[in-house]
Amino acid sequence: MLIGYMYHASKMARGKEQSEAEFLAEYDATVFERPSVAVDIVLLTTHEGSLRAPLLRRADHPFRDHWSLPGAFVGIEESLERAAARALAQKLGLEHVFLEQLFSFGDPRRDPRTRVISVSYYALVDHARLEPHLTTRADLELACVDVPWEGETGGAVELRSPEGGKLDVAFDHEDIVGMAVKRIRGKLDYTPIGFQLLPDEFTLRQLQGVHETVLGRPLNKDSFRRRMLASGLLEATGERQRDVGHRPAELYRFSKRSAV
Amino acid sequence: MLIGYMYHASKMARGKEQSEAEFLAEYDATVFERPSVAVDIVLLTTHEGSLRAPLLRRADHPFRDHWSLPGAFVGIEESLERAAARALAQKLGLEHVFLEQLFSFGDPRRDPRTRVISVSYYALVDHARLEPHLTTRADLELACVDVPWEGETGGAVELRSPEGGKLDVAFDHEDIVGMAVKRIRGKLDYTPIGFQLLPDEFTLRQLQGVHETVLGRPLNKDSFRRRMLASGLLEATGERQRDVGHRPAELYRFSKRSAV
DNA sequence: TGAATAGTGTCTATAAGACAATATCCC
DNA sequence: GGGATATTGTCTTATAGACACTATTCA
Repeated sequence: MLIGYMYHASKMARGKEQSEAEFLAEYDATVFERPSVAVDIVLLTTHEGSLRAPLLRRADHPFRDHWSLPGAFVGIEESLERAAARALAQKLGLEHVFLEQLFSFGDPRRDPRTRVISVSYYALVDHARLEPHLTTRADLELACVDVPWEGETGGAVELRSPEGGKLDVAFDHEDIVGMAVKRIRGKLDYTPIGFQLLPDEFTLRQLQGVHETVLGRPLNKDSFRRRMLASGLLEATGERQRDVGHRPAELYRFSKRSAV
Repeated sequence: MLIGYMYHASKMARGKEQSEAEFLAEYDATVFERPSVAVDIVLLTTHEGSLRAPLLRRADHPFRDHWSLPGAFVGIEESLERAAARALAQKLGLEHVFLEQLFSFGDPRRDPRTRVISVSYYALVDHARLEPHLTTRADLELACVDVPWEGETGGAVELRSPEGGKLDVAFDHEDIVGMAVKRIRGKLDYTPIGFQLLPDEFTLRQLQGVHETVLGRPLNKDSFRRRMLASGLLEATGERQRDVGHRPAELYRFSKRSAV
């Protein structure tokens, strides 16, 4: 059914002189057909030189046995951000990770069941924090993100199992992951999000590796170093690496003072 | 009513062996309470050195006589982008303007009537195209955007009538406009959106003026010139200004070829 | 001719890329 | 000592800001 150029119920009160309180008491919110609203989360991490994101195997129709992003329907009294955090906690057991809204996908046919608008989020986490939650679950795969474009061109990406096989992905979730990659590539240079993909203490080389993995291209070591140290976002811990088979690098941490 | 950690209806089919077609035929989309979804549009333009956005005076509760962004509820068979374009056409009479999704605002209490999630868009248009639609409407005001922060810090802005008085703004629409300003400030330098705020043919000085208005700070003439000409996005028309009381500047147009 | 802004040329400061030299750890 | 990577220093090149100068129109 197409409800094309509809007017909202509030128009019905026109003419009558009501107070706002009276208006709200009489307001009937059920007049128009409403879409469902869900959140879907692209949880990105880096591992062995590639970007990864956990996907869940769908047990039910539609897209049964296809892989989908962790998500949840938004509760009627729940904020979007809370719904996203809840989905991460329920589906992956993760809390307190960097989480930011990405884009809302609203094509009327994107879900064959009914109209579902997906407010997508992206999250960033150090692989070491994610790993304990990945074991012993056949319905969870840490997919490798295969980006077929350069820079911030954008578009859908391919998702592969760590063994290399292409995964069948449900809904428009390949577009959503593509949008997430495009977004963090754009933000990497001028916001401190690279740190979110590393443990609290890290070396400059590790940070460069993360940037290279996200951007999908090698970076110049010298200028990366200079830029990072000049940014004022890094704080030397005074510690160094141990047992590394070569000269140990200094450890840094993200200086939150500078984020103010 | 709080439907907290709900599960979606698809779970109910678990166990039974159905085909996807059977599943969809039986699917009941009305089980859970759903939010309303609306679009709100920040239509930005520049005029006399300030950023402006049209606001409509609300005739009905809630927020009667407050000023709000043009918007519409999303039809059940209508894409988000189409709903946004429709709102622009219906409320302001404008078609074929640059339009891009901004952010989704979903605080459960942002609308006192019922749960309304707003998928916001920003649009850009040359003031000359907007002006004909502004006349003879007391319920429409081209508000001046007063940005109390620098760069891309972000946050709510103040909206003033062209005469300078602060406007009472409905809902969270000051946050939405603030987000729009933050977004275009960020995109101005590396995407060709400045052109959207000018007529088809314009001088470099006019383009610089637009950039200065958007960014809220003066720019260096020489390097702005160099950057723009080096970007390859501009195409000289061969024409020049007329009747300007000083040396007429060359007219340029946005070269769409380079956008490929 | 003068006012006003357009457009050009040059110098300097800053940041990025390239490359070389030295430092420090483990084996 | 040898292997490996970290760290520092220097040179070159590209870009942005500053400033001076010339050009072109209308009044």
